Amino acid sequence: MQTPNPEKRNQIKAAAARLFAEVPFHEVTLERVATTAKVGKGTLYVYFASKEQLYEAVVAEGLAELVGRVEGRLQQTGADACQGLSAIVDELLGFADRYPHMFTLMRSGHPIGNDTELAAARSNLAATIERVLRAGVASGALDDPHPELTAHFVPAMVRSARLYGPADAPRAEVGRHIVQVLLRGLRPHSS
Amino acid sequence: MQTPNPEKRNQIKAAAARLFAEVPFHEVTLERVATTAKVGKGTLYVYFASKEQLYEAVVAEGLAELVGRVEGRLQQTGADACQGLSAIVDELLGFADRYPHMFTLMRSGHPIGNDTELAAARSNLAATIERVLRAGVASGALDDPHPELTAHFVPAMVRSARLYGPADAPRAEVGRHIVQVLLRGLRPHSS
Amino acid sequence: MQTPNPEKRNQIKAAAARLFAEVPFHEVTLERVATTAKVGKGTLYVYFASKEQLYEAVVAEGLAELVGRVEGRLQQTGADACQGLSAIVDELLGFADRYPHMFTLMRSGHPIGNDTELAAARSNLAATIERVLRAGVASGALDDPHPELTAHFVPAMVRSARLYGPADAPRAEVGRHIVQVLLRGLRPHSS
Amino acid sequence: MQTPNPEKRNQIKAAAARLFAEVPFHEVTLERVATTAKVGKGTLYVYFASKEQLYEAVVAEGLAELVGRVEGRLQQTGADACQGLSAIVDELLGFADRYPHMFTLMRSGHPIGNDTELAAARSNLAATIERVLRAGVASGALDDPHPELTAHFVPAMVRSARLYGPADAPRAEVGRHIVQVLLRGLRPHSS
DNA sequence: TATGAATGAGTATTCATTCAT
DNA sequence: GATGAATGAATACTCATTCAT
Repeated sequence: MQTPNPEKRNQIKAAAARLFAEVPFHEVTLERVATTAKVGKGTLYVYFASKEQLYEAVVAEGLAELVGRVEGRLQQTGADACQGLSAIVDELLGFADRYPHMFTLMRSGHPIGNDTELAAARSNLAATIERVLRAGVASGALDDPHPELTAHFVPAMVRSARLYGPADAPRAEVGRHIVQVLLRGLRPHSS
Repeated sequence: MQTPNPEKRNQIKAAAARLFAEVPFHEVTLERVATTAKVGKGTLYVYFASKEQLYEAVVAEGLAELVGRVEGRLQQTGADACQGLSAIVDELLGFADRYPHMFTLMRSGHPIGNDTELAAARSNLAATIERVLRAGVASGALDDPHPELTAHFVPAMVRSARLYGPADAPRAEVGRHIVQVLLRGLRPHSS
Repeated sequence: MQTPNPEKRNQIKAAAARLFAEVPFHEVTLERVATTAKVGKGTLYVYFASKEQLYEAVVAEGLAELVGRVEGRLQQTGADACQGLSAIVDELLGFADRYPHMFTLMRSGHPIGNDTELAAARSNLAATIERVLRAGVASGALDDPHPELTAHFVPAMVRSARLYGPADAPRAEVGRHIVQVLLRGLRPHSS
Repeated sequence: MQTPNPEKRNQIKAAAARLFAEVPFHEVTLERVATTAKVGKGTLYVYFASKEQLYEAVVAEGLAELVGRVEGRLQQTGADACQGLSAIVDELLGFADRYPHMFTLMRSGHPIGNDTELAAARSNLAATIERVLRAGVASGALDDPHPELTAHFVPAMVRSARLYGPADAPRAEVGRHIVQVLLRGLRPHSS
């Protein structure tokens, strides 16, 4: 008797991530996913209920990992808003480097499936960033009348820089630029 | 494309824009587009060579219109960087209001088709914004070490605010916030 | 502009009838149906919503035709129960000869689809036969305490004779036998 | 087939019988059979070589049991045709009551598999009935020019009564009716 | 023997595209 | 030009069967 193999699930997820990032959803065939993952076509359905759910799992679990890492970093950096934002941007850029597909996926068009998981993951990320911003406002380090908006700017800036910006821009430089614009943009007037 | 009935072409484009924005590309059937546009399925092929090209036309022509309007506004506002950026953000928000689908479409996933037209349109927008930024730097009004990056931030911020931000945020407030973060973020140190 | 072609619908029904009769439902591929009917696979779906509905249409419309013919015959033969039953059996046998598949189909196993149409068609046949029997009872020509049961015997006898009986039994002989058993079996005691 | 655990074989047969009777062959999944029988999917193949053979075993063994019981009854009742037929009908009805699925299965559509076993079982039943009829003819108790046809009528009448007749018809009444129609239908003219 | 994870052949169905009218 | 009936390539998904444990 064999036992469900979590490794195989990851094989599949990894293959799917790559393919979903390369071509649009409807051009990714499950045949191709299976071949790439080196499993049988039927095996896909042992681990994922449908193509939609496979897609969702890939994106949502990727985002969840990102959120986890960001929160880990924030615990290290402590309460400082400036350091917090830097850490967040750094993590976002690192994530983009480690999973070059992920941002392509996340720019991905429309909700695929009911998208609940994905929307939740996105919310988590925004909420985490917003918390840092609000802490900064509370401590007087930041002046942000709309942290709930600004929270969305951070990943958007990273994403646009990586997707559309010059491909050869060094990561550190990009990060510094984003952090600078944000921090100056939110600096209290009196400071 | 010089076609007999430009009216009909627009009917189709409008219907397609709505549908492409509502559901992902592969869930939009041409049957549905035809029905929505109140034309026969075959008529679509009189005006567009394929589903891909219809999609591209919708997005690229939408973006082209946006760029045109932005440039028009910039000619009115003259050279001032602050006013220029405000005008750009204002146009982007106005565009998002007039064509609620458009930003959904532009967040749209992967390149559909060879995407040449769309990439070009996106480049045009970025180039226009970059020009304003560089003018600001030149005039000493802005301090921006990477206008080629910042240029992408502007639509990204607008987009993220509208797509993921609170739906009830008043447009003027959103615009003010974006402009404020950008202008302060790019304010020369000496000021 | 072409117009839906009722002839094509019949081509498909005829092909399907033959194939459904030859092999069990799940072994009939629509590919095969299309080839046999000399239409494209997609055309099947222009005229029938699904494989199930195609099957239902074949059987139910076949049965409906049978019922129509039986009722036609009954109008000719008038009220006499003996002649009526003979006519019914004759029609059933004729139907079996003309559509050799039909009885195979009707013996067909389980309800396919929701089967409403088929059940209705079967009811119609039974009701028609029952009416003849009741008329015979009323006129004193028959003694049948359970015409609602006997009505089902008639097609059952024909079917079993044709499906399982000797293949070389001449139709007239089979018909005579069935009618004889039935008429004697229902003859009033006093006669 | 000499198998280690005949108990389990019966569990499976019983589960299969129920499911095959409930839905058409192609809608019965072996997964479902296994679950219903409370055995593993692989276990099915320990006892049956294929889905087809499982089906055949269910139906053919059911029919074989029926034939066995009928013959047992006939040995008790002795040579009298009237009593013999009554016993046969009674057994058929009893069988229908004990295995409500069985008649549904036997009405079952097309031959599944090569059907040899099933055809043989059906032949056995018909042969047994025919023997009784011929004995009746020989003894002068019956006048039947075609016992080989009539033999098929008996199960057909029972089946049609149970499958399509009023569900609330009491079994004894149904039996009496069938026997009456048959016996009168086959009564020698001179009687 | 018993199991259920793994498999891939097989198929219904969809839908962009064509073309006769 | 306008149409929608006809088409068949393309694909997600199912499920009988196998086999490692």
